[in-house]
Amino acid sequence: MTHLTIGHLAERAGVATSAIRFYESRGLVSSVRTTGNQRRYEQSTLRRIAFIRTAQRVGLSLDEIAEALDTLPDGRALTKADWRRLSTAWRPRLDEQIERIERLRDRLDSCIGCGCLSLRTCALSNPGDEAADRGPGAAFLEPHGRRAR
Amino acid sequence: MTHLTIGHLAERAGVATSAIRFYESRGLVSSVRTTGNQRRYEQSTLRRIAFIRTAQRVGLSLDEIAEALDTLPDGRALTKADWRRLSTAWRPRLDEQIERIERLRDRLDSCIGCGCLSLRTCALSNPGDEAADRGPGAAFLEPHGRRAR
DNA sequence: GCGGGACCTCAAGCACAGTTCAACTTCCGA
DNA sequence: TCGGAAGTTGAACTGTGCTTGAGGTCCCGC
Repeated sequence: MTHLTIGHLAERAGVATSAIRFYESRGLVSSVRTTGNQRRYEQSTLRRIAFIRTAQRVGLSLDEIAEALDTLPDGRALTKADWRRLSTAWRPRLDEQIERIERLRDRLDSCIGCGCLSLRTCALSNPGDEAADRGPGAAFLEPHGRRAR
Repeated sequence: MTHLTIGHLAERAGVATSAIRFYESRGLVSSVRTTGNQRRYEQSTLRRIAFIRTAQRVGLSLDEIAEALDTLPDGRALTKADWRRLSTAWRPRLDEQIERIERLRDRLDSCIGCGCLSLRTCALSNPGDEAADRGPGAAFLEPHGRRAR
């Protein structure tokens, strides 16, 4: 069985079938159809989905992931080299995320110490080093309603 | 001038007026009205907003923030002690966030080393220690369209 | 060959945190 | 007093990542 039904793929990849159809609508995965119009997936799709989920955990949006997948040599079959190349690119992103939260935590600590909250001077109230009026601050949200399966 | 217009408050707090009205609709801040039905805010609202924004950066949803604000002694005027108490409660949350991303990064490193992507064994593809089929993995997204002002 | 579980499509809905719009009113300085 | 900036409301829209539902079709084991 080189071809998987959407249900089997979903089960093995640990995502909902609706999510897979959604990914397909976004061009992140592809399938062939049976004569009865049902989707059939190659084994490699399992890798693609693993890639997608991991990339999401790194903080990439589906659009960015699609873009990354599009840069693949000739558009198919994720190889080890691809994985290595792309995951290397993620590394700084994670480092940055960690750094941001650490910065916030440290400020929180100093504010706990001073009990300040004086808006003009408190480092916490004033993101400062992140160009306050240009970018968003570090905001890390758990994904809403998402759940495996 | 003990009372601020919504525009001044917005400017000093570094948020959009629409956000303030939104917070008010959610019960996060309150105002009194002029005879002409315009909102007027107390200085302390500035602190409340600073609190809200910081809490968001820690990863709390507006609902959780509202809940925290509701636990205040008698419902008004954020004090230093309140701040200390609440920010102390955030600390573990930040530590946890950092730990999660670090774990992901480390896995990424080991996967870069092995170039694996063999779905059954790769630690990256298999969140494992986070009870894979129950909770969401660590996913940290930048807030969409948010922008100071 | 038949029954029910798995699959199909398309549209709508959800959650979050706001922003934008239209149509209108109020406020304040010159 | 007048005019434009700033304020008001409610409804609709944004973006992300899916899920849910309705109404119908397919596939496979017994």
